[in-house]
Amino acid sequence: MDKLRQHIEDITALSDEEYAYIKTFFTAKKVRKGQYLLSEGDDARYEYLVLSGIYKVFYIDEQGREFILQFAKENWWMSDYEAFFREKKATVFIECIDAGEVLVNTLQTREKLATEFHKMEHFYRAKLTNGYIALQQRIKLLLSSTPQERYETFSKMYPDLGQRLPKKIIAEYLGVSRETLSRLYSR
Amino acid sequence: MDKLRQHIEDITALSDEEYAYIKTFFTAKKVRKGQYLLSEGDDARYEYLVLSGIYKVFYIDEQGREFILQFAKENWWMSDYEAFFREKKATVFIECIDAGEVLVNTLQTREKLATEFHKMEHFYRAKLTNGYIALQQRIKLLLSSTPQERYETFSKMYPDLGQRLPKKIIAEYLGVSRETLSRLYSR
DNA sequence: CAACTGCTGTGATCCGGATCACTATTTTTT
DNA sequence: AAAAAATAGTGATCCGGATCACAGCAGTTG
Repeated sequence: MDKLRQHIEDITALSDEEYAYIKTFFTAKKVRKGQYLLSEGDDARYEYLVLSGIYKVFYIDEQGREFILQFAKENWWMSDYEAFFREKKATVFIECIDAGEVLVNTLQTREKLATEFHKMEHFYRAKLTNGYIALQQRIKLLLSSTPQERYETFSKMYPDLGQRLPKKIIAEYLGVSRETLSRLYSR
Repeated sequence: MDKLRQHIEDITALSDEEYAYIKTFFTAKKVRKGQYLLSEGDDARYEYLVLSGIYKVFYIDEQGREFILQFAKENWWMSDYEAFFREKKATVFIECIDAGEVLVNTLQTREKLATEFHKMEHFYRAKLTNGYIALQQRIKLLLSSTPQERYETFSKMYPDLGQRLPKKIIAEYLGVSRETLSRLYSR
């Protein structure tokens, strides 16, 4: 069973020929724990589909504080999408938290696939729709909720990540200090 | 000159026949100041393309505080996209701040257009891409910046809205109290 | 034009969470 | 197995911004 095919067919059916062709544009890459797939200042030439492992997409502000934009696990896409689509330099880092494997694609082949196959255009639109909704929900959470509520929502959305990730890292995702998060547990 | 056509053709060219057909799915609607296009609890059956006027998309939390998710002016789309795409009840309000006109569309015809025309699928994907990037930027701003920086970024991004909107409303967008924003001006 | 309603500025107080500092524990490295 | 590094808990302090309260000013609206 092929994860990429399964992933695309969750949205739209493919013939064997179509899939065989599409597949040629993706290359697999093994990633070690601690490895960076992207660093600030790089050209964001690639986007990644996670096959296994855990990754974080984060940035560092002027004061050196770290903020996590996104976690990624199996079947999630990741890149610095602003830089990727607009062909600018990356402003974020992508680091592997837990070793695994990813599929790599470029903007050129992404657009080529979308142009050649209405199906793939549709697939990418569906993925973007989900992403858009997820970001909107996160904005709501950041605007109006307490650290408590943020943590609860996070735990509900990603029960597995809540277990597997150090709390320090969860705090960076929630936009809360490590200490505050720790005190949330004790209470 | 037709605004809808211009708006779509910014992304992808259309023949006269194509446009004539597409056009039939949109209906124009005049909106008065203070009028609501959507309220919490409604079915989010429509999405709107703004032809003129200014609108705000906002929600109200349990404590009755108001938070603005999005402003919209000419050529911007708006809806409760989570509810619209997933066919759930709306959790947000859309209110007209400055009278104008909008084009109305439904999920069914949106999907119909995307299915019938690869071009339109592409158009919607392009719009979602922009939207995704904008939301990502906003998340960064909410995670790591001070009220000061938020205000400056907002003013740079929407110099016109900064002028036309009451400061109270800008504060609700920035996630900052009215008083804090006011003090930012005096300093 | 008088009365009401919404907007803005400014002071005073309060509080949640950041920051700092240190210790204990676990994990990784060598 | 020892040393080093990352992680986690917890207390003490501090501070930015929220909240509360009020006053001056448009700007509608009857």
